[in-house]
Amino acid sequence: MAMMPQTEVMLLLDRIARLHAARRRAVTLTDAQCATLEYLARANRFSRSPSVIADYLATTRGTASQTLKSLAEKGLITEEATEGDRRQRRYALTEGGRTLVEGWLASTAKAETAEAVQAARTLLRSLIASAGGKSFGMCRDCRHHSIGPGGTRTCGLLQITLALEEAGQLCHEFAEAG
Amino acid sequence: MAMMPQTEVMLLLDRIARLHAARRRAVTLTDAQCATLEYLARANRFSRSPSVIADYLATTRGTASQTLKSLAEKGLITEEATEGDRRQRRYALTEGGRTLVEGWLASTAKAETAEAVQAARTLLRSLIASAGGKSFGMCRDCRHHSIGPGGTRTCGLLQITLALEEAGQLCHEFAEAG
DNA sequence: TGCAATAGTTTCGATTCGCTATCATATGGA
DNA sequence: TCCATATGATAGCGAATCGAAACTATTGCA
Repeated sequence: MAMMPQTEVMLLLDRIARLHAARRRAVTLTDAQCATLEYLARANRFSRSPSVIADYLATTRGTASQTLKSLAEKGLITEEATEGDRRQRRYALTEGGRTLVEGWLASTAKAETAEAVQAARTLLRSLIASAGGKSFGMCRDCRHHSIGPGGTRTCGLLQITLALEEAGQLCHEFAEAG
Repeated sequence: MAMMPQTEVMLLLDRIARLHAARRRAVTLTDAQCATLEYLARANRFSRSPSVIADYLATTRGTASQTLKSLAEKGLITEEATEGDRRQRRYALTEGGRTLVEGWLASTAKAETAEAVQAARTLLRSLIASAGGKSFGMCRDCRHHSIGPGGTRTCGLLQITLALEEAGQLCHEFAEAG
């Protein structure tokens, strides 16, 4: 009757997530809205569209669209101008939105250790592998990221030059480095 | 503009929780119902009442009550006979409920490492500390747990003898060992 | 005995959420 | 050019949740 050791982490994480959601509820925003804002604060310019957000949040495009709409009505995000594919829309935090997210994140858990980050990444990877999700890693850890002469960062997949700050942002196209 | 390192784990966990919830949604049960079943599978006999469950799930008694009601209607849990305080009600998994949970847990993440467990516990502890939740540790790790002559396990707080299997169950009264 | 406090349930209205389907627009290949 | 496909937006449905309140039963204290 002893608990199977394989289940411990998921049970702990479940509780963590619920406490986290309860904390968020104390703010004016819902859990999905908070998660969306936090994602937008970290994602690069190629990964801030409704479809990608839906992937990240493990929901549908319809729901993601609604969440974005509500955030836009609150003045926390805006639609950015985009080049290229004119079907796509890209959202970004407004000044107010960014201030809110930064303040919010600053007040969350402080128990950040290298081991904790590593453990969380490992878990996420295994869950993604069995659930078929996308990994959303950072450019600097991606297979397609390379640093040329003069320190120029480029994405080999999209064939573009990356700004320095973009190297630490999340990307929809992330691929594990070989 | 670089992300503050303190936030990495919470963001990872947020995504893990969402993927987890999406997986659960694929089953007939809701996220809250799954979490309740999993909790009941691990909690000791003093910790399976609506109020305690509400604490664990970071929700209200009303919602917990509804969740339990729906699970009972599905035949997955039943109300146990209790001694002592007659206001309290205690629930337990039925055979079908236990089978379901065991099967479910067996199919969840396998990436269970000692570091991951430790990291999750650390995180949970810090979140609880700042959110005012309860820790729900296992009897064997509790301040009130002691092993007497002959290997008899006792809870010093409730003044009772514990069955061997109870030492690994979650308790509402858990207190960090000094 | 009387009364405040607690455990649990139930109800209500409001909100959120997820899913599905439908529509408009835009893309890209045949 | 024609058509399948993809991105988004939107509406409708059902379910779940929350918060608050009202209510019952029980406990425990004065």
